[in-house]
Amino acid sequence: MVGIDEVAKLAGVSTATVSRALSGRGHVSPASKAKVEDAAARLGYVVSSNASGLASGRTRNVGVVIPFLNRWYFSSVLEGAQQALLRNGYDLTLYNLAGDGRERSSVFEHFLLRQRVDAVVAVSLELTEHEVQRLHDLGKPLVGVGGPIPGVRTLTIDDVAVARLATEHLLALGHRRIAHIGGDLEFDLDFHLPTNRRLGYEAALRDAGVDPEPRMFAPADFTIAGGYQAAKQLLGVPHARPTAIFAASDEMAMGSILAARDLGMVMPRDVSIIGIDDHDLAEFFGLSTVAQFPRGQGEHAVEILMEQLEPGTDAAQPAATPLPFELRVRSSTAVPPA
Amino acid sequence: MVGIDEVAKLAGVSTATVSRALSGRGHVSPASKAKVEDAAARLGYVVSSNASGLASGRTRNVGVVIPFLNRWYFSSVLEGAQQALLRNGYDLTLYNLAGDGRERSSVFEHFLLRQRVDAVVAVSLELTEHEVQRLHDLGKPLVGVGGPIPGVRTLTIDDVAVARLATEHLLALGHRRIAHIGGDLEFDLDFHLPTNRRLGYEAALRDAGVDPEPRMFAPADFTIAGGYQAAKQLLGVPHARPTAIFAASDEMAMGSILAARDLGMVMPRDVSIIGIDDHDLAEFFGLSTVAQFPRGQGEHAVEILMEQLEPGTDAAQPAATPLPFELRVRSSTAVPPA
DNA sequence: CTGAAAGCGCTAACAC
DNA sequence: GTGTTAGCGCTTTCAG
Repeated sequence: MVGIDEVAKLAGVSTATVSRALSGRGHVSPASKAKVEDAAARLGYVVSSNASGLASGRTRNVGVVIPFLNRWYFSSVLEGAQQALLRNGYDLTLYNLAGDGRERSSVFEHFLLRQRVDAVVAVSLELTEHEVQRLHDLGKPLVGVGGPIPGVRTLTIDDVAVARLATEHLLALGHRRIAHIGGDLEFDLDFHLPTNRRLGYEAALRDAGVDPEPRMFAPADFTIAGGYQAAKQLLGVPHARPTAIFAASDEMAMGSILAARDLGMVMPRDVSIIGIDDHDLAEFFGLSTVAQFPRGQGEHAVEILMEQLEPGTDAAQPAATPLPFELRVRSSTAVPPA
Repeated sequence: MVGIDEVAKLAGVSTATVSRALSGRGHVSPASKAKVEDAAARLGYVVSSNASGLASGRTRNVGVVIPFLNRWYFSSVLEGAQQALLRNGYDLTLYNLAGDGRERSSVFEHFLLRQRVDAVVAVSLELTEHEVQRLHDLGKPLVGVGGPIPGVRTLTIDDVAVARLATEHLLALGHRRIAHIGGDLEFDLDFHLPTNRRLGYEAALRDAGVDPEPRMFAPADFTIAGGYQAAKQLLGVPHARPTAIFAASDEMAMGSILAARDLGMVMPRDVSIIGIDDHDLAEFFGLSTVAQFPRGQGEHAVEILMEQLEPGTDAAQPAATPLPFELRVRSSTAVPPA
């Protein structure tokens, strides 16, 4: 392994200058900088992140803690974060807190705290105050995406507003019997999004003079299969069945589309369906939806971190920006049947 | 940040003993070991990975290089690897080589080689000999999953055999006009799987005395939408249309199911469809498939690495094990229409 | 089985 | 703008 002193020797400067030239901290004359870069390239030199990290206290690495890898929303956030990190010269170490609490606390105690990361992005995870405190004590910036973390900068779309928008779209088309497929309780634990979306839905109904009915609600697990089951329940009732379904995620909405089809219903003639996300497949299914932009959320989270880790960089000032969302009308929603 | 010397003081031993007790290397009396562990726990001590890595040359971290995050196969492999790594006390740093070659070489030159990882798992990636050599020179073990890397231990199912199995299932049911949806050329670049699957398909046909016809083949991009398009092509022809479709992935098979439905065909009465993967949604779609076990592949890759990184551990001896696959017959395949 | 001490490779004051 | 040098916090010979 070629070290910094070999580069220094070849470039004819001191190791300190090599370090400065390569890291960009401190001033170096353009001439030496060029010599150093040339020497480094020639020798195939790369800094040892351990040595550098030990000496400087920075690792150029951030931890991303995420509960799922195989769901569109989560992998999109991850992708966005990874890309933004790469762009900034950072590595990303991944902590997939799939399982139980044991695995989870082990991650916190032994992994994140090993000084391996400079900062952490927590996706849809409700950290305890103790966990937040611990990171804070270590001086590690923390930003949340999509989950409510008390006392921490968190990026979330306004779930109430999003749900309201979707519901109002249906209302505006003339629907009155609008069902909702939301999350089950289990999902509400870590991110209250199911509850918020339901609140937005109910608020929109009430504002339109419609009373939310319990039998117009069905819980599911945010998967296509779950949405399919739920929609069958909802659409299977003989009388007064809903003319529209608002699902709290596109995957559940797609399940609903398949369910409607299997029940012999034609969409949007017999039933309108709308979701939330703008999933990759939404276009394919002709699904109307309220788009959120998870890749962008991931990138955004990283930018906030960068601002704290490397002040003075030209990072955008993301403080005020509310997260965008946008109604996308496709062919799954229309006026209700006469 | 509490350091090793504080632990040593509290435990009444030297730092050397603390290090040995906590890392498990070298002998320590049970008594001191207990004292050390107790002291460490009391103080909330966690080793600094940088210092430890610098001194020892090991980082307890492995890099995973992967081209997609949002595809079932890939996220499953990643999940398996992550879990196995966590179990072994390792971190996983993620390199998502989504883009072009530039991004890719930058990853290799600057990230992987920063001594940040002890080993790397390359998923469906064809590394150049130079890249392999470079890792080899650094003494970093490398194992591939699902991609052909010359001179490197690689885990792949036998794609030819898998495709043959799927095709033979259709043949055994009595089908003769069996179409195939495979990968397009772009996909063949990094992992020759599309070609291999096509070869297995054609071989099975020939063995059954059926001549593979070019118009019974349609390329796609491994997505549901792509499979949908391809199936429409295949099933749309007026005469002599296929009675069965073998898609090279479950996602494309699901697209085919939807296409058949939209063409007014009933499955499996009018057309049989089979895929490869055993995707999470296969059950939901009633899709017959040849299961592969990507999570297991990810775990397996890690085990191989562990064996090299920590010889003497009780890791399984995975040398000979061929990767398993398994026909799963559901409701999407049946005898052809009379 | 345990302790003392010499680094691991780099960065950051501090001088010049 | 650049060099000198003292650590960063741990692991690991080498003695004992």
